[in-house]
Amino acid sequence: MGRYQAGIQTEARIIDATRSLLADGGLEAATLKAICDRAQVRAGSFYNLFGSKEEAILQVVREAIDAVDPDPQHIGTDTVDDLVNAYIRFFEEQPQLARVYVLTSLTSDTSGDGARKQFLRHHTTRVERFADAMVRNQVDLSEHDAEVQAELLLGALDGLAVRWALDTRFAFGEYARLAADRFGDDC
Amino acid sequence: MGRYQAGIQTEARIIDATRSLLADGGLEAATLKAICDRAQVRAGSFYNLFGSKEEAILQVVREAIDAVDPDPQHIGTDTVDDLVNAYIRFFEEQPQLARVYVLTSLTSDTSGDGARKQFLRHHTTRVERFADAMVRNQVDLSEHDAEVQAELLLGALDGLAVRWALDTRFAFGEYARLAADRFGDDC
DNA sequence: CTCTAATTTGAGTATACACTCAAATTAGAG
DNA sequence: CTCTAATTTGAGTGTATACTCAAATTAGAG
Repeated sequence: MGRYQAGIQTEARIIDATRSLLADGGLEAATLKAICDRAQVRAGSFYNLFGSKEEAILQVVREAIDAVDPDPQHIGTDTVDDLVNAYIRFFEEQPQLARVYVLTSLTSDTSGDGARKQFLRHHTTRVERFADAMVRNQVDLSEHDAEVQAELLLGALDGLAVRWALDTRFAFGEYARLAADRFGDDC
Repeated sequence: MGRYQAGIQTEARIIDATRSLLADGGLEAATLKAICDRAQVRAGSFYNLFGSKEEAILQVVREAIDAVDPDPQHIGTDTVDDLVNAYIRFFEEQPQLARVYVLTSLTSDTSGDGARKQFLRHHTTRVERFADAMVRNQVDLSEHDAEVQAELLLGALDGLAVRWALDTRFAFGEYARLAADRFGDDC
């Protein structure tokens, strides 16, 4: 037998509740109790659908990132500009979620299968996509140089994002584009 | 009447205990109980000397950063290279403390007087020192351009640091120097 | 309608945490 | 030596947390 509609809807309600709580008050606001209250669900139901609170949160963050992906099918048509803009859009449209993203990647326990590995995998994937876009745009660029370049650009974007998380008046978008200009050309 | 030697020594023991706990196991390991146990002190003594646990942690982080300052007197003789190297040294010599530094700056509560403000002030100071060093090194650089440049370079360094915190096998030092080369010249 | 498996309930567990305070002790200035 | 103020004690408070589970309920395939 498959799943029931009821269960599927409950799962959606829990994810919605988690997302809105994270958007409103960040990680601190997304306690299990708060999630269950907002989703109109008892704790037992939550754990019937998710293995842990972290699981639900990671799913929300993943979905939010996917939602701004300029090339969800991974066809290989995205430019460096597309990718940078997607990054900027994520931070400008989902500021609290962006902060949660940075935070969970650093907070997650040191154990092997934690969230850290997922974030690292995601980062690696993104570096490759940036590097591919760079090679596409500039034929005489070796694969290795492109990866170094991509790592630098993403590093700068991440750092500016942290800077912005520290003080949201920081003009993240402008600086991000400046950084992209710096690393887009090879001087 | 002034302070007693006993109190001064106790304070030092608490700071030492906090530092070594942070260095060993990061923020998670530095519980009040762990700090008190390692410092051979009861909770009441701790709160006789510190207003909160956070206060002790922030002091440890501040001291660690000061310890690698290339120009502690702020005479204005440090070069961009000096500053970058100090940054790199902090991360390579005190990896766990560096992670705590990033983490506390993002975790700290949203209230006005939290640790966030302290970190922001520290960041601003650092941007100014980077900018000053850049102007010293390159006379035809406007103060404003230097600050933008400094913000970009520090952003890149911070981002690479986060990247390293995600996976400590990342060659932080090399990338940091590459970033410095990129932002040191104005292409 | 029946019957199984999916779902929900909600009281309960376990426990970890930062922090308090009144009372006892001790340092050390005069 | 005295006496005050600095220091220490340690049991205790209050609160929040994620998570469990046996039992009740319900969906929906056949």
